[in-house]
Amino acid sequence: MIKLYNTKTLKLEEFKPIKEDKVSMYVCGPTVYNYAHIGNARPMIVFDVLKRLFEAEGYEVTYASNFTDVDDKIINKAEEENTSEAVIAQRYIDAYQEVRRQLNTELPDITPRVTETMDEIIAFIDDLVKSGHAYEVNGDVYFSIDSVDTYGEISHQNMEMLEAGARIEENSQKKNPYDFALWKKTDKGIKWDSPWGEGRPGWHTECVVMINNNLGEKIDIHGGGMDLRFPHHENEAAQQEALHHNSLANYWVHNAMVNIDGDKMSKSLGNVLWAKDVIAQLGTNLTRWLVSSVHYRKELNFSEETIETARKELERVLLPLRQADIKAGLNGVSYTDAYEEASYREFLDQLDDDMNTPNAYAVIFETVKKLNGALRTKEINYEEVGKYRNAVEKMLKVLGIQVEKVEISEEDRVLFEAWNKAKEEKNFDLADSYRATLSEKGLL
RNA sequence: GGUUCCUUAGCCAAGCUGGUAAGGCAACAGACUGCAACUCUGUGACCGCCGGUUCGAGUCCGGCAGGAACCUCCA
Repeated sequence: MIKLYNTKTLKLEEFKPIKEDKVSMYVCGPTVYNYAHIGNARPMIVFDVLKRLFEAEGYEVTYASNFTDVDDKIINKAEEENTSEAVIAQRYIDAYQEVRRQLNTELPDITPRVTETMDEIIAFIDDLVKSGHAYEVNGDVYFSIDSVDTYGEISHQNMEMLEAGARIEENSQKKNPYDFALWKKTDKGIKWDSPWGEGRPGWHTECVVMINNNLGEKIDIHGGGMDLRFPHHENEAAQQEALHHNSLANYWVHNAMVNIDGDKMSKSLGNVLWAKDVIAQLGTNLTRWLVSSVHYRKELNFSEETIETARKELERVLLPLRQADIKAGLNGVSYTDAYEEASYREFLDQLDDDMNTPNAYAVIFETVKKLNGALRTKEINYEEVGKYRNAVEKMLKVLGIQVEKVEISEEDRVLFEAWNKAKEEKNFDLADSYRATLSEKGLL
């Protein structure tokens, strides 16, 4: 039984799929006007682990994540570079997908784009207008939040309170200052024809339409960063309530933000960490280990210290796996696919509990300890070693961390023998030189 | 000002429906080792502060302090 914290109800809930054994999941993707930073990488990893967990538990997951390829920022950038919006968008879409691959995440099954969904978006807005949930003013179309009585249920915002403390500028065009734009009249940059004249769609409609188009009227899980709860997700839900009388998703799952050295990551602080740079520096495995070392609903701090701690932890986990392979290789043993089931089950149980990765890590460390014990006995029981080794590898696989199988070459075998011989002969200078070579090759 | 969520050992970090605090890093001691590394064993918490409920609270309630995200098109 998988439990997830639902932002909508503010409670831990048992996951019940709409269709048996199937999961539909939509995670809000980026507006592609720049490269992915480490804050974007977190949801990539979090929802990849969630997907892998569902699959490990026997579910079939359909995962969709959009690309917002129409936006003022993209239009501005295209103008700056004297090129088209499509060129800008494609550049960053490619870069984004590359980061996904580098992070060893399974690419979304569906990656819809706004520009490819325009007819449906316009039709959807039109339906909202015709059903009285939206209104047009001078070529702009706004959604009337007062037309749905559920407004506020996702983000738990109280509209009256919001207005009381409002720092909002009155927009005389809007009926309610919190009404949001579905369609914006524009004469600059890329634009489309519509019943309300030329313009481009607002941000909040696209996700709803893409979900309806690709996954159906109601999905199991809608994910994204905490910052998207309001207004974005609230507004998505409101539109779906208006037209389809449901709140779009059963479970709203939000990951917390990433900090850099304890500070919020922002352009003005100049501390933005680009995902590709982090991956280049730390590698895929370490990046993922670090990100998953903190519960997804808690802030994650990137600092020299947290990185070093993660590095040592990961090494502690991976080293005995290598040693298990090396010892088996030297002794001509090969492992079967058998794995220690109880430990693996315990690991999944921890993840089933709202993706409690820290507790899952504890299970990994326990299993590693058992593996180390099995490796250090005088008469090594390779069946036992293999089971622990494979259990840890399976756990890491759910976390998207790759384990390389170490193969022992004839040359390596000779080296080991020479090292042992030198030690027996108490020729320690020679022994140490062999040891250094073995160490360099990562065989110790 | 409002909404929601945080505050646990030097550091990172779990703790669902209350019963006397997982795990990791660092540190120290010991075992193993030719020496070392790796590994194993052992050592550490008045759970932000103040009240309340309870036989019993990190865990529920109230207050205070500190912090975070969001509060219209910026994701």
